[in-house]
Amino acid sequence: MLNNFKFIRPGEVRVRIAPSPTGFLHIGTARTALFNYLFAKKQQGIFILRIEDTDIERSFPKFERDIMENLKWLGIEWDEGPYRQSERGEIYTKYLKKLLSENKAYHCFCSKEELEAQRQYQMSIGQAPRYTGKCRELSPEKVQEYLTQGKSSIIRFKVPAKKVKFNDLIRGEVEFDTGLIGDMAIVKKTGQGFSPLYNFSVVIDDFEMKISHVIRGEDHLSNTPKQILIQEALGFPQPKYAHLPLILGPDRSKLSKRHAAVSITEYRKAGYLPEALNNFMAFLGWNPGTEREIFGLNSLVKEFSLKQVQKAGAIFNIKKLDWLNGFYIRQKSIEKLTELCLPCLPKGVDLNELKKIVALYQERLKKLSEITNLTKFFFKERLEYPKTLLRWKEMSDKEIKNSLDKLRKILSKIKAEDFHKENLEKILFPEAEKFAKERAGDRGYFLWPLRVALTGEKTSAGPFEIAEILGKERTLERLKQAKNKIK
RNA sequence: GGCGCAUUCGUCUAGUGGUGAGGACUUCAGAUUUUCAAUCUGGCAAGACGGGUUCGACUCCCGUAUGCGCCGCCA
Repeated sequence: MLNNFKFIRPGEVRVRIAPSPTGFLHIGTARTALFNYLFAKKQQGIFILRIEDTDIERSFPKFERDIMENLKWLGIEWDEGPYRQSERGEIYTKYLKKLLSENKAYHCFCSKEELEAQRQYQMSIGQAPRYTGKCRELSPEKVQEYLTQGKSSIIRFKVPAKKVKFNDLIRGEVEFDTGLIGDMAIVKKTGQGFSPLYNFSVVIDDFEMKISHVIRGEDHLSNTPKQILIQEALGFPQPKYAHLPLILGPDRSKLSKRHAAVSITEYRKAGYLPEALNNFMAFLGWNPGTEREIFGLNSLVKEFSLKQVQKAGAIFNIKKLDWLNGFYIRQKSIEKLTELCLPCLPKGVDLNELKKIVALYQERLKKLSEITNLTKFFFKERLEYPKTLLRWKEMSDKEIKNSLDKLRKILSKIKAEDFHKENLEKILFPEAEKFAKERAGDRGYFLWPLRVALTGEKTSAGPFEIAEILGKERTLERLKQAKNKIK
């Protein structure tokens, strides 16, 4: 384990993100990580990464890798860990023995089928489905007998019936009646031996890691009383709790794959920037209380407060993410942006040319991946487009040809080294004005065919910049190809 | 079904016992422009419902509704 367990100051803020590696880093997990990170950094605290991989069936190293890679990519770096629950078996065993010896937990020999039938029945008569406590009063002899027989069992925690109250930093006082909760399973048997279950391992790890604040999704709110009960049974202090509102899909249910992409990897691949994602995630359920909307990680740290966290769930609005992403793309230097776009651009093209191309499309990009389609015409020998695309408004073929001829005539006179935007504009605009004069000032009769001839696209950047990048030779070639379409 | 949590423009949200209920995204219109984008200007758009308390409630209280979450040998 690459632990760097540091000296812990009294009253030190210590928080954690505890993902289970059963899938790629989820946007919800990432946001929870972000909030924990911001909270920790704001108070010079420690942010811990703990991998909750007790469910060996569903946990995979590739997911663990993905989670760590993408947290780093987002810049949400942890100070301690990763701890892995799968490597902490003895610790759980120690506390399990304690619970067992103090008669606060017991072996349960009920079969899954039996339990399921019970649950169904309870539901059908309108009761809360919960364990009846059947094995709770089994005599020690009977337990021993079953155990030696090798009868399959799990361990349940004796849930005391009481009112559990706690103060949630976001929601205020929350109260649960644990009489409504059945004795919960805390350890199950696997092929290899015992395996701790979530509510049990969380409590122990949070204690062992001296977690001061548990900041997690609202979906854990009803797990909290269970965990508090185990804490009390073990004599642990209670951390402070803060339950974050959920990220919702457009139908207001918890965001899931059926709504949108949910893994950070997917957003990364699509060309979203970490800055945009962080800024966006932070504003899902939080705001600075001012009208400022643009925040980098550092300024988020400065402004962050749990007091400004919303109570209600927030719908994931990808339009706003896109807008933010476009904003951050526009903030990039050309060098940086070109570098970022490189995977989406053809190989073997001169870097300076690529920079010019990227610069042309910087303000049109919402996602990096869009650069591919937007600029593919630059790299083609021959453009495929219908000849009708060359037509501006009601132009006849003859008029189109006329414009194209004029263009070729003028451009072929310009020296290759003078083939740059300013010069082209200077020379071509007066001509465009001539065309415009008879047509209500519309320069499109001259410039539209030019642009289409060069790009083959209905929309694009301006023709002068494009011509500059293409150079004289390719520009004239494209004009020729366009003209050939007409006849 | 039980328990819990929530409810301001379509969306993210601000704010206050007396406001023209503010901002951002989206959208619409205009400016700019050969197209698209960007940019600028302007517009549309909101306190679930019902009761109270109060001179006055979006704001405080109660109830209802609706939504969501959780009730697992998943986390």
